[in-house]
Amino acid sequence: MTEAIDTYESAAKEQFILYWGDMGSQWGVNRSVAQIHALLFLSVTPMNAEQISQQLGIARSNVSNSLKELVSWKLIRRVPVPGDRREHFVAEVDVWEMAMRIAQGRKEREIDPAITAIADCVETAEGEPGLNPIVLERMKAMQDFLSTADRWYGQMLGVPKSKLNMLMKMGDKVFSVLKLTGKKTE
Amino acid sequence: MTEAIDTYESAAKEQFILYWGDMGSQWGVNRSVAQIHALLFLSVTPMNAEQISQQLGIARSNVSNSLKELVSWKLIRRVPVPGDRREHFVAEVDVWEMAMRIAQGRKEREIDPAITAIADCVETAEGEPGLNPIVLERMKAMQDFLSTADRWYGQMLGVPKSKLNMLMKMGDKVFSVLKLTGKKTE
DNA sequence: CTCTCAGTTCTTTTTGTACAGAAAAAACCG
DNA sequence: CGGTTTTTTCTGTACAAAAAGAACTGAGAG
Repeated sequence: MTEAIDTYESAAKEQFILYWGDMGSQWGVNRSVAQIHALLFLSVTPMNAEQISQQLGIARSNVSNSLKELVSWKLIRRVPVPGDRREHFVAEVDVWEMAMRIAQGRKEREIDPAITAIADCVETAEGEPGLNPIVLERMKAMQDFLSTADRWYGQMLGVPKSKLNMLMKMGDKVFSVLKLTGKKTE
Repeated sequence: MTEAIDTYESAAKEQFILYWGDMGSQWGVNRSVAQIHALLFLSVTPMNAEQISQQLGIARSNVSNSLKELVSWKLIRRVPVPGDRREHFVAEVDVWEMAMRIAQGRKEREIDPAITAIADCVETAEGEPGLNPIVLERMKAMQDFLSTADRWYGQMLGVPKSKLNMLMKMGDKVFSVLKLTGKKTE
């Protein structure tokens, strides 16, 4: 294994990358991918695979795969560097844009398939005469919830970034205007 | 291994449990936990650990641990069954309530720690005179985003279930009232 | 008081994923 | 067209998480 070259310009940067990597694995993203993303997010100039591999001490092959994944999420993109035939990458640096892209990706890869799956189950259940009606009812409640949440989610993704930002910043205001506040759930 | 006893009353139920378990592992919940949850969610009567173990064909010990986890998320709860000293469990069956509990759990276990971690990094970065100001700027943008999102999330959790339901069902309306619609992000 | 049964904890086995390194393929250069 | 550099794909291994089974604990019931 190529040991990580300890030439981070900054301890803070290193700390950030480490935390971010860890964070990632906590919530389902693999560490290499998350670390590379963090590195590029904090990098002022485009980086190539070799540099990334060196700095993070992870195998070249690994970097290659991780970059592909990040590109597919649109969290980074290739940028040509004049006079250098290697591919260089930069991260999307706007955090709101980043969040949108992640949300979009998760919707496509996780939520939408789940909705299809449930629909399938409901269909099967409806074709079963002997089935306890409560079971079908619960499945449908779940289905209804998922599709409602999904539509909402989709709509949020359609809101322009700037407005979303504003909306969330003024959170409290919005909630009270809509008279939505209330203690506890009931 | 104790083979799963194929005495599901229903194929639809089995399908649901299988999908749900799979779904779970996709998004970071382990399969046993997710399956047990699905089983209880569809179960009309309380079940004890032994029954669950039998029906799902997973080890008794496993069931015990999984149940503990589900209880800690408040997705299921113990219910005493008269004349039976074994512990029985039922799931929260209200899907909105369920979603809130999950959201609450994830906030506590995943988002809040991340915020602390970033704050840490920013602090380190601020103590570094030589650091490129852009790096610090990006870290702060991320921090700001996370705390804004966190506050918003917390507020959503405070909205009474019934109103949340309504709000999301009327999604389109709400968005147009707030004049938030717009093509693409910009 | 002891025996049994439910529940938990501990240990071992299994499975799955992450990762490095090697090999292959593709892109570029003279 | 060869040779070279960059990237991707493939393969074996190490490590970590999940699950099974055994051992243990404690609470009634007789």
